[in-house]
Amino acid sequence: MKHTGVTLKDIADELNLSVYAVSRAINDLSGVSKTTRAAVLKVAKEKGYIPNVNARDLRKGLHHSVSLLTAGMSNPYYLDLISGIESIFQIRGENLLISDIAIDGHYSESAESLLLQHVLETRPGGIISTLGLSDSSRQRLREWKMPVVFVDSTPGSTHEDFSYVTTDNKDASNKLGSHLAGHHFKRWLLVIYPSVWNSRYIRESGLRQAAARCGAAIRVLECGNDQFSTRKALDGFLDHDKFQPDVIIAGNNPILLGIMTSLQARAIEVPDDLALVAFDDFIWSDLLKPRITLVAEDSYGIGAKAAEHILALIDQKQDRKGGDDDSKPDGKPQMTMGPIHQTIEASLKIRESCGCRYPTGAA
Amino acid sequence: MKHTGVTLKDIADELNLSVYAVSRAINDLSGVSKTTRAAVLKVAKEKGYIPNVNARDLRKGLHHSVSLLTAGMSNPYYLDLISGIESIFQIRGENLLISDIAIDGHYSESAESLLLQHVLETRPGGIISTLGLSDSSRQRLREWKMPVVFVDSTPGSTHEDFSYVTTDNKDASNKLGSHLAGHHFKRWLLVIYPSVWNSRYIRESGLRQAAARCGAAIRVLECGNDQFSTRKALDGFLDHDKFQPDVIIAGNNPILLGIMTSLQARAIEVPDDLALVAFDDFIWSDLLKPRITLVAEDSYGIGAKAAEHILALIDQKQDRKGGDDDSKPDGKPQMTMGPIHQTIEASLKIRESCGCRYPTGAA
DNA sequence: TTGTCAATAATAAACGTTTAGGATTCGATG
DNA sequence: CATCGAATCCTAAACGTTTATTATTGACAA
Repeated sequence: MKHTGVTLKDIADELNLSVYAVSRAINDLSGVSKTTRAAVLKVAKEKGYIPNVNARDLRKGLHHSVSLLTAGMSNPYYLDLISGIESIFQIRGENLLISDIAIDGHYSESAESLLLQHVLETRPGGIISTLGLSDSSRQRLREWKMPVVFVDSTPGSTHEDFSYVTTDNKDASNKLGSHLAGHHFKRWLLVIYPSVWNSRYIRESGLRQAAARCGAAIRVLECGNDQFSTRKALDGFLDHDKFQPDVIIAGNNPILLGIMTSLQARAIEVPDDLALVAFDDFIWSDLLKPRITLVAEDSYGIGAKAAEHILALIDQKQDRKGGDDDSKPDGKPQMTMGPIHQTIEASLKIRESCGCRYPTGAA
Repeated sequence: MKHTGVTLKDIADELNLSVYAVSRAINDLSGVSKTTRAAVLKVAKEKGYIPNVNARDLRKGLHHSVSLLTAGMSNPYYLDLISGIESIFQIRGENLLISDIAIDGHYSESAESLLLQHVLETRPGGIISTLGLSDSSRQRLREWKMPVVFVDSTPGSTHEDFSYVTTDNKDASNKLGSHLAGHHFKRWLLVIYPSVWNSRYIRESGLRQAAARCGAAIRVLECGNDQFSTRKALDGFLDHDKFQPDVIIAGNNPILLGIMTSLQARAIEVPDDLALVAFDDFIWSDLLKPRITLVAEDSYGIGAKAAEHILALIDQKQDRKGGDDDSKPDGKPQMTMGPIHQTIEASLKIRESCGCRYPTGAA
């Protein structure tokens, strides 16, 4: 046995056959007799043969893995997302490669470019990205004709040619905003991540509209996408700004965490001194005191949808190869699927951190 | 441009060179003049050449990716672990492939075997496993001479030939147990995951010893490794068993979550009605009320250590190319690094859920 | 007998790299 | 002038697969 495992040739030699015969036998293709096939399979099993997909993909011009682009995996949201993706991939035997863009905690465009280079070196079959990516990165992906699905962030300003599946953030903002309006809050503070994740714009603008409708003032505080930078930013704001919010809206999970540590240190009571609501659900939200009112997105579902779609895109691209086939002689209509733009509804979970006394309705 | 990207041949053709020259130029090796090298690099850049690592690995007999074996990614612990691994991998340009064993939430040996098959098909350079794996799986890895590092679970009964880096669970149990003893709890209930993750044994036996030392009764309730099965198991226990615990110890994070939902539904107050402590820290532990007393393991550090070590193992294996194995050591300095068995200390974080009134010391 | 067909098998090329072994130049040395 | 050495570049084989093409059978029909 070589250092690299048993090869087709090893089996062929053992049986005085050609690699051709062994390949056909193992892949259950025509061109080999029942007896030879049986013999091959027997030896293959004995020797513990495991095919080398890289060699296969190289020859066939296929690519079997999918890369997931993330940025700083501190957000538990990624877990559900990955689970959702894996739930689909496992069935199909696809592999998921994880690549994190934020090398030392901070995103930079050059880091993004470098990482993409890295990812492309592995010739993935497709890419799922949690970031919108830079213009040049997207251009590169276009040139490579790479199947791409953006999740939870729409790709830059030109959406048209890329697929994405996101939370319906407009609707989510609306739901949240309306509820705040019902509470008659007058000074909203939205603490939110930078616009690399451009779901930010939708969340922000939706909230601005809602505030305008009910005549509330709104301020936006931008921070990094992690709890520490959030805490620092919020501490700075509360210490030095005259704006005294009566409700804080956390743009996502790590940010909520940062806010809560800041408030806890200041002994500010939620919701009595200050109300607090958030975007994105998380497993502990229902066990905190007070329980957190938030709009819950379906990360797992988004992951699963994105996984299904990327596989469809990959299939489509690879089927459009030669028309050749011995396995499935059925000539399908071969309809081209365009990019999909799918939004998944988020649900408002009303609990106590907004000031509601009971699980439903405003105070 | 082919569908698969620019190749060395494309560049060679453009410049009327051989692929050889182009390869040498791009990899910055001798055998090519300054001027040709410059010309090659120019064209490569223009055309956006990106090497195909799979083809390279195939030729060189190397393997560039590392597979991480997980089982049901519901545990936020995985996030830190992955971050830790990535922090090392990014620098070295290694890729991390994630493979989850628990397809539909439940572990099974056949699923494990199938997944391992899958992983081996990609010819990873090494494997990091969060599970101890079955005897046959470990045997297979031995046959493949696969570099393996186990994290947080030691490999089966025979540890000798595999590396692992885990929390010092014996010490962790001791710390926790001693603290409980200080509280004079007399009826401990340990709720813990199955022994597929065999850190369980160490945690359990450490606690049993601590209980014995202080004359406390201890019961162990096994549940699945997720919050729902935990809640079900605990509900069943509390409803039907005569054993009335005065403290519950959660074996890990999802289990703690399950316990807390169960207690919340029963309106059992922590720590007044019942104390609660846990293994493994998580970001919200300090914001729950009461704050949770627990032993915190350094997942990020474990991930980083494991990553460093797997890379060292891979390097070692690949450097040992020319000299054939298991014969005489032909006088080379080539020192072989044996498997490492590293434990990382966990720290006890005393908070209020155990009944302590102040951040330090027992009540 | 010959010819045809189908089934089975082998040969060799291809995928995108790396690399051992030559070939060609040019200048310098004996 | 012949020989050497170094530098530059090429040819071709190799990695482990798949697959188009070709060769070898044997059976059966004419």
